Amino acid sequence: MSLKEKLAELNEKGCTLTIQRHAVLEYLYENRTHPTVEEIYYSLKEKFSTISKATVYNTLELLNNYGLIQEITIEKGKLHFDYEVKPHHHFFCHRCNHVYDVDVVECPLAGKKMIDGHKIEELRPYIIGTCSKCL
Amino acid sequence: MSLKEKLAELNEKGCTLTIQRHAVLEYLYENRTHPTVEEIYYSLKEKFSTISKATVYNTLELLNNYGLIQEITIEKGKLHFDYEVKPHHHFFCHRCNHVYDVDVVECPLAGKKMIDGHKIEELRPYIIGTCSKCL
DNA sequence: ATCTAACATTAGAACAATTCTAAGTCAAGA
DNA sequence: TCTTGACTTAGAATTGTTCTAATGTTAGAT
Repeated sequence: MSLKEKLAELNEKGCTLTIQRHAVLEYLYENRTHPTVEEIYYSLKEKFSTISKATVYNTLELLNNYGLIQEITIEKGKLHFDYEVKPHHHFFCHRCNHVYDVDVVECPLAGKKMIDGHKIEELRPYIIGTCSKCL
Repeated sequence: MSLKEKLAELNEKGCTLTIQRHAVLEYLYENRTHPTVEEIYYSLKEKFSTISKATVYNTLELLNNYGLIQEITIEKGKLHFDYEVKPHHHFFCHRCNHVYDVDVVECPLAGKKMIDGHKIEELRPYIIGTCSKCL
């Protein structure tokens, strides 16, 4: 889904399109490295010197609630974010702390709405190990 | 794997079996609710009033490194732990913040050692949604 | 049985990530 | 232009985790 489409969707849903929200979404669009909040914040600060951490957190939560971005809880105590929301596996290297996308793995849960009576809203298939660079 | 077997394995591998380590592992054995560090710490404090948070953290890390327990990073900013190490899915309810075990789902990654050139060491298949109680 | 060196535990300080707060800014409609 | 509500800001507060230095414990050597 293109940046324009996501921005349009935000707008249609009655959400104010501030310069900060635009900047956060655009940053994720251009940086598919699963950045942390810190990385996003310090990068945006170079362009918008007065942007606040609270705004970055608020915006990421807002975009996540609208389903336009994805929150990654693979690294303990630290959030990463992904522009791509289509379900896909993430690989975390515990040596270099990098998050990788993994080539499509067919998941038996794909498309399922319920499991054990619980309502499925999101799949987060994580893999932990040592990445090719670190091996 | 029984508590006795895990304790024996720890011992065989040359790890000192202190009363605190015994207590942490036993607590996880008896509480299969995927407790957080806080829950473990405050429960153990009732029996061992001087146990320290650092010891709980150290012990959980040690047990996790020996592969005797499993760390769960499903809830943002908070660790949960599981006595059961056989790979299985975890469901997190974002309403009540409870972690559930999910009935066995066959995973195409099961048994795989490598993916995209990365070495797989652990699978963490997480599902987010609303649990049956909260629905 | 005692000594000793290595390891483990403790309490609390330090640190890191996130959330909260209160004041200020901005934009759209009356 | 004024008002209202929503958004942003800076920094304080909170929460979860790790570090530190002192103390306690253990296992092996004597």
